[in-house]
Amino acid sequence: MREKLVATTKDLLWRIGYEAMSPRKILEESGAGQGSLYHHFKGKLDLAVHALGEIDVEMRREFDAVFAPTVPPVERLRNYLTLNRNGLRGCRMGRLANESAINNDELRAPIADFFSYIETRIESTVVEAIEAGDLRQDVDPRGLTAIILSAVQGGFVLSRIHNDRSRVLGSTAAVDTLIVSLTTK
Amino acid sequence: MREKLVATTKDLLWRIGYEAMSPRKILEESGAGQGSLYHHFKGKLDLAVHALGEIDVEMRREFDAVFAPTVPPVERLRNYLTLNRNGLRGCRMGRLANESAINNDELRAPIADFFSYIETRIESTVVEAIEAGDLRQDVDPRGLTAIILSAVQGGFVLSRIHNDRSRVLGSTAAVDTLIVSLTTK
DNA sequence: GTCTATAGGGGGATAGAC
DNA sequence: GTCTATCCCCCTATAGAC
Repeated sequence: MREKLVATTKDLLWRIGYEAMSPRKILEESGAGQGSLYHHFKGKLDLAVHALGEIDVEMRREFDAVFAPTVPPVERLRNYLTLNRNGLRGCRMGRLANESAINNDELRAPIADFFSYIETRIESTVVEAIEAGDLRQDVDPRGLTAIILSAVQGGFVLSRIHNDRSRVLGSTAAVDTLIVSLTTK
Repeated sequence: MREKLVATTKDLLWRIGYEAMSPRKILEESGAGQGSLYHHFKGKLDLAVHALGEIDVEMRREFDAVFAPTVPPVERLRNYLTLNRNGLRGCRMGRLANESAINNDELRAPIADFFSYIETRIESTVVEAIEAGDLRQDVDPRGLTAIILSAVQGGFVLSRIHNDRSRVLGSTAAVDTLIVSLTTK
């Protein structure tokens, strides 16, 4: 039952976020009774933190798959930008940015950690691409990384606002085109 | 009292968002009694829609001030990107993107309208800059516009996640630098 | 137009039997 | 470990006096 509770919480965090996710909903969807939740976890926050931990592991795994060292650095960046994203679901982590719960460091810290992780890897990939001579020497790694990260997160926001699942592609594809224009080929 | 209710709602929508904003909070902060709210408005949603209407007017005014035709087009874009933003407060409109309430078109439509408005104006400004010979001919207006919009929205998300008020500048300044690199001078 | 009183329901958590 | 029963408080809204 513990696993089912966490699995349901992971799903709900993505679908509706933290605030809108009541223990009642978790119990209904998971089929668990009141006791199970409070036997395995201290409460809603504790359960959410555990769920977020698993989300973190899964997202790093997916990220690492795209940023495998066997792929040429520029291709890693381009593949990441052109991933097939459902703009309406949003980023499993980033979607929580505007919840009141983000003020709780127990919830915010793992999210911030994940973003620091991918930021570091993206930036070093840009550096690698420059050093390999694939990207122009005058590219600012930190700046390009910021543009990539915000294209994804901002794209998700625009998708939700316009209720247009593919809107996020407008942002990420534009950055992809930008990167192509920065190659030396 | 009606005005005070709307003013308080505008403030709360920005500070904590729609879901977390209870009628109780609105009444406490505005000093109004129960009756006032439901006399002037149908309920929480109706009040929020009216508040959003005023927010819309204010934000268009602020936007239009930056995009005044007297300013050279490239400067308009650069001034917009380098506005002093408080990353922790977020965008008054964009912050609502991940609320369940965005599924309600009465709330989503005015937000989508605002973003369509600034998108159109930014894109035509880019076109203007290209035609004036200030930006390179090979710049894609739609793509650059998407990058600008998502830099702001994505930057806000990253700011909240890292609990770093100035983080948004990392994204917007990077796009500003990009624009400078696309100028012809 | 504004007030106080109140209602029905859900949020988050606990108690205690099994 | 899981279940049902129950608690307190806040959510949103309505009723009706002034």
